Amino acid sequence: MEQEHLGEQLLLRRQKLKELRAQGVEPYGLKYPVSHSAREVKEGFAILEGKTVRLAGRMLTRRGHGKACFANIQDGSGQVQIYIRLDNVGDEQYALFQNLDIGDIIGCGGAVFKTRTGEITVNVETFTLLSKALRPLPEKWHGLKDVETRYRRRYADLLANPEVRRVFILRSKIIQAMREFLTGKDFLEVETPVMHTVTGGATARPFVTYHNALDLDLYLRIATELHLKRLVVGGLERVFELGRIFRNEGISTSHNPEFTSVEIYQANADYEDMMELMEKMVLAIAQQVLGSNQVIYQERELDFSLPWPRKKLIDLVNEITGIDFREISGDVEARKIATSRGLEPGKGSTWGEILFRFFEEYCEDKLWGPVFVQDYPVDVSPLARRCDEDAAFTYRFECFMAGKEIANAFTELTDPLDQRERFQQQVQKRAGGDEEAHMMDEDFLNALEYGMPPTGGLGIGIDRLVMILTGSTSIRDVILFPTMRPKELDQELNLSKDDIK
RNA sequence: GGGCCAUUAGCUCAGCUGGCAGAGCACCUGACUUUUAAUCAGGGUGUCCCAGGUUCGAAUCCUGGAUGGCUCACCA
Repeated sequence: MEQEHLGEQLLLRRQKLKELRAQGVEPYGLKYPVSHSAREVKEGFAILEGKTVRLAGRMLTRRGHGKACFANIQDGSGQVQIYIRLDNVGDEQYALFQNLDIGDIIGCGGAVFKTRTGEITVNVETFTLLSKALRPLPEKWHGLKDVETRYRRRYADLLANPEVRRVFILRSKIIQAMREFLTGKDFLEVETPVMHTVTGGATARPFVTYHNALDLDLYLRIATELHLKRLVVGGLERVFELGRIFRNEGISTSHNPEFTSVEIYQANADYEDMMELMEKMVLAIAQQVLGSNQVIYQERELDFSLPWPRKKLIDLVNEITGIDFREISGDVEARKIATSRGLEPGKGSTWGEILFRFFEEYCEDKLWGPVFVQDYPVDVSPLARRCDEDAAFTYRFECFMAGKEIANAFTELTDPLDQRERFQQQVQKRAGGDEEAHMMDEDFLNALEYGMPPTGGLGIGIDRLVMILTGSTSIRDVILFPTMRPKELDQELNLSKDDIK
């Protein structure tokens, strides 16, 4: 019997629902003519005292006293107490109220007053059931703790845990502040395709999908870079795109298969301009959203005050590992050094790749930041312009906070011939089995051949930035519905017709 | 993918060396007209994640599996 899967409480609530309908009470009403939010009632008490207000929300607690009853109602703005008494509403309504369950959504109206313990309260004269809750709410004191349930049923998480709500409100404000900052500097927000015929702009494995009418494999984008640069070629000199990126890779506390990035391109700029843009933007966001230049992350302070330190990658590796790559010449010697440090370099590993590897292995997690690490080897930067002073390096930087890479940026490579060569190297790697290497993008090269102005580009991982600014240690805590393996439990939530009867 | 850990009532959690499945909140019955984690009296509502095995007897021990968390690998 399907009904056996429902606990006693779930059955009882279904029973109550049936009884309400039998009494002519509709348990799923239409909108209630709300006059004030819970917060407005509390903040406006001086003016509202004695006046009638109407509010709607979910009943979270109830304290019955026989012929009178207190309850707390929560709406989007917060909670407020209501008070209902038999001699105000009559037998029938009072019985109806007592039959409500915690979790039910009601609308109610009455005069605002203060109880003798000083709590601002609405003295209910009328109320309506707006939505009957068939499931009990998570526990009022401890909230919903089970991490798996929190991610799978974010609605219950949001209902029960105010701090979760706070994080997602902050996330929205951070993105809004970023958008305002950029549009305020004449950047144009654009939308480029999510489905690509050729992937590029990052080293990552893509998701593949299929279009029936075109009989075509399509890739979900792994970056927005190559399309945005096409737009710069087209004369849109300042563009940005905030949007979802998909990478078919592992899941961890800092990786979700779909995540949000912002990429920003500015003609007639270089990577130093991008550093300035980044530090100013993040500082502005912190000030606007947190009201502070600092944030405490993992019990340690991160200070966004300007300017942020800048370090050359090669110097950083020297500082931390004691190995000066300037004194290592050639791939063979580099591989020897790597082997001696237990890094097991691949057969064809180059000097630049190994330098980068040393950085990743020994330096990244020590960068508390915020800090800009600049001038990456050309071998690992196929879309960045070479440095004039040394063609083995590029004008590229990454920004680190709390040991995590938050942003990646460069003076863009605008030379179509150099770009073609770099693609060709990537294609070779791909042929050698590297599924993350770039594909040849002829149309992008075609665009570059029309001539692209000197351009600075910057990409920021929004989720990670939000983690830092909200003090979250897992990316799942800043993504409303993180990717989860489906569970048969989902079927448990699908009630058969038998249950509803 | 590897390692470690977790999974018991709607929720938060106990449950020892194997011996009748427990508490708080929620829920049900009753009392109570200014309480606020309301209070008081009574009631346990369960596929102990799943499947095997050991045993007279398994929530507990063993094997396999599922899901999740952390971590390593990979990445951003």
